[in-house]
Amino acid sequence: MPVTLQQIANAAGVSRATVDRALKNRGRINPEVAEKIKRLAEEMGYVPNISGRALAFAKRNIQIGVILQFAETAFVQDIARGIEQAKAQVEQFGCSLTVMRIYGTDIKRVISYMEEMRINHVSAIALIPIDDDDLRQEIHKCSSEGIKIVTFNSDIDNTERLCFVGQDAIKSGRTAAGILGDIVGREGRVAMISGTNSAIHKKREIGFSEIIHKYYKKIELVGISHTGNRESVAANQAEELLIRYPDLKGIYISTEGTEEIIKVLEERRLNRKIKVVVQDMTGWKSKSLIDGTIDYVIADDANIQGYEPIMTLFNYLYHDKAPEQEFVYTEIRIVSRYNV
Amino acid sequence: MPVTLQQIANAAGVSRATVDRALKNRGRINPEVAEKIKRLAEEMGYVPNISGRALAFAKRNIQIGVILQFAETAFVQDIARGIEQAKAQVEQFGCSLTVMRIYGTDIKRVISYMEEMRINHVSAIALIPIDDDDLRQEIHKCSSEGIKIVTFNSDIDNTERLCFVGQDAIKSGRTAAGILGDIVGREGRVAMISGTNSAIHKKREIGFSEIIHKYYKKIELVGISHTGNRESVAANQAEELLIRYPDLKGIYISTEGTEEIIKVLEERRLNRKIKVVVQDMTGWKSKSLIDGTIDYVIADDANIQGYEPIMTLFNYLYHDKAPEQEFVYTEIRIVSRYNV
DNA sequence: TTGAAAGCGCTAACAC
DNA sequence: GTGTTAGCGCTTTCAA
Repeated sequence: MPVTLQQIANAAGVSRATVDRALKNRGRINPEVAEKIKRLAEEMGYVPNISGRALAFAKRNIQIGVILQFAETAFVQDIARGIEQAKAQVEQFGCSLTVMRIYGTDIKRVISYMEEMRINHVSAIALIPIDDDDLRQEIHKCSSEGIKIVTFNSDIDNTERLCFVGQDAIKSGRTAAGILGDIVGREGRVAMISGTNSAIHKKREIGFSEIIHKYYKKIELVGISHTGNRESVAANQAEELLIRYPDLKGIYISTEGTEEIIKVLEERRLNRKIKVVVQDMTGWKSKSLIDGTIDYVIADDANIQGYEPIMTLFNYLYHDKAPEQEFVYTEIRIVSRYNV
Repeated sequence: MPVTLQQIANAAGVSRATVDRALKNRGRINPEVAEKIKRLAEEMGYVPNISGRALAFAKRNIQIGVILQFAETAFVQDIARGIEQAKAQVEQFGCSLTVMRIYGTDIKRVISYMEEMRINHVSAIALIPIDDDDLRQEIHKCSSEGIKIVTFNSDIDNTERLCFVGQDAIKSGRTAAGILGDIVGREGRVAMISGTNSAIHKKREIGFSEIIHKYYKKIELVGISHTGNRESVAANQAEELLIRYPDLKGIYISTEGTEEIIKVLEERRLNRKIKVVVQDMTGWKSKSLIDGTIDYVIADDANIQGYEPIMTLFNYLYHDKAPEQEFVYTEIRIVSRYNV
């Protein structure tokens, strides 16, 4: 039978409240008594009962806000599913969660949503930031009012956000390099088709080329092109690539427009001849993976990308304790048609 | 602000207790009133508060028992770590958990531990079963007394266990075949070194050969040997294999004795020339994976193998609702040195 | 068939 | 500095 506050109180000859004060270091308390209580708690193997805590917190009506941009894209819709999952879970603890969606990008609206949430006294906000000084300022305001901010999917530097939750993009790129390098037979030409110049894409490129250069000496990385995340551009880039390097053996795709690139491969009957590793493909349980046109997907379930940040905040709010690192990385999976 | 029982009670003009009875279908209640309450709960979007529930449950002092055989092996010690992790978590809810360890295998002791747990009125037991009729009988006794049983790592048929939690071993074998097939270049000779004739090993063999035969027509699977999970035998098997097939291109290892097999490869300077995929290597963040002697590991963290069964039981006990399937499969990961 | 009341472990406001 | 008390949402016993 687990030890309770009351039992410690009895053992120490004080009241529950005093034990609570001692253990949580809050309020005024006689240092000697505090010391004794802490020792006792340790000895008796006290583990705070999380339900009791959560229940007592219910009075405070903890609210979490989430702001999503590009809500119309498949990728963000995947993330939203993860958020709904987290929402169902935190609601079981009496915590409420509000999601604001923005179609396309509009930093002014992001900030005005944040202001609104501040006025409504939310306890925390999760958002996908872009690099913007007004946003920095708003994050500053929030955190100075005690509102915790978690960034996810991408990050913003020089802010007092609690932490970033998402992918270790360099590791993603490295993982992709390893698997692509191995399946092309450790030699020949490979290319990467990347999205934009944003930090996350940049990091993937760095990780990818690092490993290719370092461990796959017989492989030539013939280029990294950028699509701006536009489907039509992706198709064009792929075509150019195939014309320029007819002997290409592998491609690492990390951009919107995977379907279009696959189509180009199929038109030229190069599917299954050129090895394809795709980053984070939304809907990656897709036909292309099953039929072998795509060989491997490097992914953390987009689900997780929505779920994890919320749960990080929730755990923080209910445990009164910050995440251990400033970066909370989700797990990077190698997915083939056999372990989808 | 989430809806509470009290709010529904107010809306329905009854007491909390009545609402509880209606929603949980327990006790005597006027069917019409019950109907009305259910409708109301639905309309108002009632989500039971999990903390309240857990707290009220605390009186019942829910206890979970775990029985581990082969507690001296590295693999089971990994599992035990996962169990400790789960233990810490369930204790936060006032649930207590007892682990009994058996060194080597001793079905009589397993059963006597179960009897003891039955007498102590545990709510549930998690164990790794072997195929044994006395064990079947004991499981029957437990479940007829309302004690829920979860099997993990391996399973036992024809019993009233709640569910099996663990690996989909066929899928493991398939995944291994895919990755090994791809990295040897889709042609040449490969072999599998398996452990025993137990169900789990058998399934891996089936999955492995199925995919090789079906999708890698130019690959010849030259044999599946069995080590009985003995390290020295593993080494011998490996040597024989290398002598018999000097042109061997890949091995799928699914047995105790991976280290010994690796040593054999190193002695013959075949490491990094022969591709190696290892199943579930305990301590797979090991040197061999990092230095490239082992190419890939197919694994679900052994941690998970301990953690997941306990949490399944816990969730069942606290939610009053059985897992959706009879088989709860843990995720199968492909691990390379870059995503360890 | 229903309601009232106690209590699970914890927090926080208030009194001393 | 410390104790008392009320109450979070739920389950359960006992009484009506």
